[in-house]
Amino acid sequence: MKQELIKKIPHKTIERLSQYRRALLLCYDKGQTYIFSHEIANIQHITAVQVRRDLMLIGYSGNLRRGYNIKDLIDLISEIIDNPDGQKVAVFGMGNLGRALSKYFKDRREKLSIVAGFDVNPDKVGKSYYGVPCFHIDDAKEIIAREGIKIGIITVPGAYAVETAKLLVEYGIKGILNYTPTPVEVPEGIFLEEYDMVTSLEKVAFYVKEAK
Amino acid sequence: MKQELIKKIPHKTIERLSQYRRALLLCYDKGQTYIFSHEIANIQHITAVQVRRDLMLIGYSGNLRRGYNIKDLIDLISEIIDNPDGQKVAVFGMGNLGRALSKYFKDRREKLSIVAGFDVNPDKVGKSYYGVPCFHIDDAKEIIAREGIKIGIITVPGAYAVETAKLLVEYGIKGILNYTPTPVEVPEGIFLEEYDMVTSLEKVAFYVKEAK
DNA sequence: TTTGCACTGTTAAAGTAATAACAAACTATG
DNA sequence: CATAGTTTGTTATTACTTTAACAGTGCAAA
Ligand SMILES: NC(=O)c1ccc[n+]([C@@H]2O[C@H](COP(=O)([O-])OP(=O)(O)OC[C@H]3O[C@@H](n4cnc5c(N)ncnc54)[C@H](O)[C@@H]3O)[C@@H](O)[C@H]2O)c1
Ligand SMILES: NC(=O)c1ccc[n+]([C@@H]2O[C@H](COP(=O)([O-])OP(=O)(O)OC[C@H]3O[C@@H](n4cnc5c(N)ncnc54)[C@H](O)[C@@H]3O)[C@@H](O)[C@H]2O)c1
Repeated sequence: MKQELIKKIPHKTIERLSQYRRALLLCYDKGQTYIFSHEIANIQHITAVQVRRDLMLIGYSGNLRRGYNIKDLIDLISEIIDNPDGQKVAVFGMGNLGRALSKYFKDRREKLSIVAGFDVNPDKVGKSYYGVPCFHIDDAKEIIAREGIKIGIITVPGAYAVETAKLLVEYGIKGILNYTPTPVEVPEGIFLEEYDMVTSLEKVAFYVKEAK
Repeated sequence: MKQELIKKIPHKTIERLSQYRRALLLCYDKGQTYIFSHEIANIQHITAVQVRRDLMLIGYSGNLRRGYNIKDLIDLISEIIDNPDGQKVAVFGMGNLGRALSKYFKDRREKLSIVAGFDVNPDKVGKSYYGVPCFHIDDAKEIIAREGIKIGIITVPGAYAVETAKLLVEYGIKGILNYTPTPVEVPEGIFLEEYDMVTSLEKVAFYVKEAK
């Protein structure tokens, strides 16, 4: 896969590739070897055209009669979205959400693992949650550098989101996933993804109200 | 606000309105009475043009010299996105994520409250988590009808997401927020919002890898 | 009074993403 | 061997979203 090509892949396609891979892994585990675009589309509830277009963008060619080779496709998607040396993630704020995420992501992806949590609460620091050790935020700089952590998930209370994000960037984090309802700002070159659960729920509520 | 106009508001604008309101409530609590589009934009890290465009779409007019009246704007947004009689929400699957959400949303919005949780685990049924009572899924039909619950958040294991969604629709739920990595399908007229945390994290990982 | 500034509100353009359309290839079948 | 039926791969079109451009307005200060 050429570097040039990858740069041109739309964000939405990257998201779908992650989802295709997960669906494909399930099929692979069931012993299926080939799959048609419309089968992938059915699982993901999108159109077959979109699947084919996404696969075109990553330069994968299927077999006209049998469709796509599941193993090959999984490998190609993995080659695109995974880092061969793995990537380490840390959770900032080991509250309810932080701990839920720690447990959930534990051993879920070979190339993407949560290796540390950080908090300010002395009751939490020093403990381990589902195999993820919790450190004091004051030790973050050293641990991030030592472990080579490049990705941070922010689950501190909203009021501390901005300062936390600033710290992370300072300490060398290159990608942030912010689950706080408070938007944060990052300098050029740092990737930021924000998701606000309250907004999602309010959106659902709005459209439910409208449908009446 | 005319019904016709509301129908034309883009989904993305609805999401931002929810976020504007939250930011405005903070300003209001601090005693601020007026705000400029560029101030809202700064808080949300978007452009002032987008803010003005969104407000144009909901038909709100500001004051040329002082900007927008915070109280009035909060009220208008609330009129648009809130249901005057309130809306009841239920969580399906009182695991780590379900409980985190239950706690978090408890008493956070006047017009939007989680009133019940459902699970199959006998250890959880009958208990109450942060004020949200947990019932057996077998009683869902009756409780949904009795309480008039119209919105469901799905946090069961992925393998049960599809059947859960089907049940909810059958029982009269009109809007679903699915946090499971498994896509579900709903009939026409039911609003569905899906969010996949694994995909978000993998997306961040991808762009971090690319930035190297 | 008039000129300049800092806003708002709206229309126009650009950018991004999804959908449709269709040619090409392969296979099974008569 | 021709033909119908599928499926892929690509280009064209349409829809959606953001960004840009700019006219209009009120105020302050010269
Ligand atoms: N729990 C949910 O379901 C949910 C839903 C939507 C949004 N959120 C958001 O996620 C964030 C966390 O939610 P939660 O329910 O887990 O809250 P929580 O209060 O349970 O956890 C917050 C944790 O952050 C720690 N903390 C506080 N300041 C810190 C700092 N400066 N550095 C490091 N750690 C710090 C606290 O000690 C605590 O452990 C909040 O911003 C919340 O708005 C949570
Ligand atoms: N925890 C996270 O941070 C996280 C992150 C991303 C995605 N998710 C997704 O959210 C969902 C829940 O995650 P979790 O960590 O809370 O899991 P969990 O195992 O802690 O909770 C699942 C709960 O659902 C209940 N359940 C099982 N089958 C059910 C059924 N048919 N009806 C009702 N309840 C049922 C279980 O008893 C359990 O209490 C999963 O699909 C997971 O993929 C969770």
